[in-house]
Amino acid sequence: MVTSDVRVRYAPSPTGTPHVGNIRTALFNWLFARHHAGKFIVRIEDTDQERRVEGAEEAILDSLRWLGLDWDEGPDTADGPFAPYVQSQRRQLYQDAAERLIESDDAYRCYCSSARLDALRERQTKRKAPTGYDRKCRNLSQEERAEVEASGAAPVVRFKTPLTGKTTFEDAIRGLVTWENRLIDDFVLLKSDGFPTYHLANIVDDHEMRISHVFRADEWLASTPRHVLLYAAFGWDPPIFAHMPLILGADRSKLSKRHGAVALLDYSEQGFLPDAMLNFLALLGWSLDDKTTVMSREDLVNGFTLDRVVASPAIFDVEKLSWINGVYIRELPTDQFAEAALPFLTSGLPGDVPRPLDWSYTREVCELVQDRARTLHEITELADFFYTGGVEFPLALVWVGMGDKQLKRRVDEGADLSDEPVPEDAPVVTGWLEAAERRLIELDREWTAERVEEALRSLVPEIDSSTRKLFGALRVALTGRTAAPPLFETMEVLDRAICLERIGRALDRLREGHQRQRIDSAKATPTSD
RNA sequence: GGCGCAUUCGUCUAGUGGCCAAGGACAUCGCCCUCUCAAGGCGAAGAUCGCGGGUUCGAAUCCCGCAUGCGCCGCCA
Repeated sequence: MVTSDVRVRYAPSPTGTPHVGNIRTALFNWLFARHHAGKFIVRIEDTDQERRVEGAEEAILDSLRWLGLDWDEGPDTADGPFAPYVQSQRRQLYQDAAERLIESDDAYRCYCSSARLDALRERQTKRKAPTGYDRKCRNLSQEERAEVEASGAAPVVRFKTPLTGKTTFEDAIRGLVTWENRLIDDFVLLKSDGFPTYHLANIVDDHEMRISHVFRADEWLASTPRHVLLYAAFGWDPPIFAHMPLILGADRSKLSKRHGAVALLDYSEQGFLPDAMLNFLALLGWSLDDKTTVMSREDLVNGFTLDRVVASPAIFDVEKLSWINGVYIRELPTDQFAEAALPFLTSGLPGDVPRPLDWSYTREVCELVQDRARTLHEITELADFFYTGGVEFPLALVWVGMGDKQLKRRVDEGADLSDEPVPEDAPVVTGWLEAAERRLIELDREWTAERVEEALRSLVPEIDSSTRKLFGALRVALTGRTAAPPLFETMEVLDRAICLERIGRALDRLREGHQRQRIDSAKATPTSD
């Protein structure tokens, strides 16, 4: 691959932990850079001292690292060609730039108080007039200027936006976008605390850092004309702009905290795989062709082109993410899957399960649940019965396991079966399980799935049961649930002693339950009246 | 209120004037496989391409208007 002049950047503000929309923008930048063998730069835009959040910068970098988006220059590359990559450390640059603009008469100092500005905005809103600065300080005379300066008010620097004409630029995704200059007010470049606003710092840095393409979220489209005007005032060539469609919540509004998990790292905690997330995020606003969904990192890099990025916003669909995640989970080599699962099991299993978890046992368990998990987080509930001392279940669940339609429907409807009377045919079922127990006791060496299956299968015709019923009953007795990994593999992993113990326990409860019912019905039988 | 951007199955999307009475994927439903659940296979249902005008022999695709949604209009980014 040849290196190109492509230099793109991800420029977040450290105001919190980045959400998926934000990271999707980073991803498209990264994909573009890698596709063109260019550079991907991370620049921290911390010019707002008040919104600064402790630890946010690390959260940003961690998010990028989790997804595997590596950067060529960034806050941690002190020796980068354009270091530092943190705006608060580059203040002089912006101040000099602002000064230049004042000298060339493209900017001016404004002494208006926030109170005045607030009142102004309020009046404009009330009149339903467009809001914006009224340019009071734009043409101050020498005397007026001297007067306000003497009062000690700390000024801001504002851009002297052209009063007439139009600003046009080509957005790589949306085409030609035109703005009337008279609609753009004299925006602030340098705040009274000496820090630059986004508009100034962004332009200065993008120019200084030789950024070739600016890919950012759609919400920036409306301020791009200002940026174009600034480039012109400085006499610089603007980069190519491309505004990415927004990512929306299920209710079509901009993704925010009330939509639940929105931070990228929340998904890491929920057991989503970085590669799956990468794949999914890439498909939000971009497509390779008319049919490809699952793509490797390499496919993504090779196939990513700007002309296939759409302009309309997309809803974040966790269902599809989960599906893709399942695909990636299934593709993992078992060892890798087990390794990924281990921390989730360790933290998710009940406290009385001894830690650390046995590795080789966990690996066997993971082999059985791998195909069934859509997230790593789910593994705990899929596999807990492999670890807990015993299993608990309402006795009637055995019948659900055997395929009792009525009971099954009630369970599906959320019914609690704990007080459900034991069905009439309990003695028959008890007999089956007793036969199974005897058969398994005879199987005193070589406890493998094959041998267990052979033993149990041959039993079925002998006791006049069916595979569905016998195996279903055993499944509930052994796992406490009606849906679980294949029975015989499960039994092999669980091992003989545990299986026998659980079957024995189920049998005890079955006899006891049936017994009690007979007593109850005897009691209930009216002897008089 | 002004300005801007967007508008194809529930969702993500394909589509750049005829190959589209619109293709794929997720979700949904059905069947097969089967010891259950998954996975897998097969199939169904689901979009008068926001609406209305135009241009054209022909429009989801081009133009205009409207509607709706979203974004911006801060000494926030």
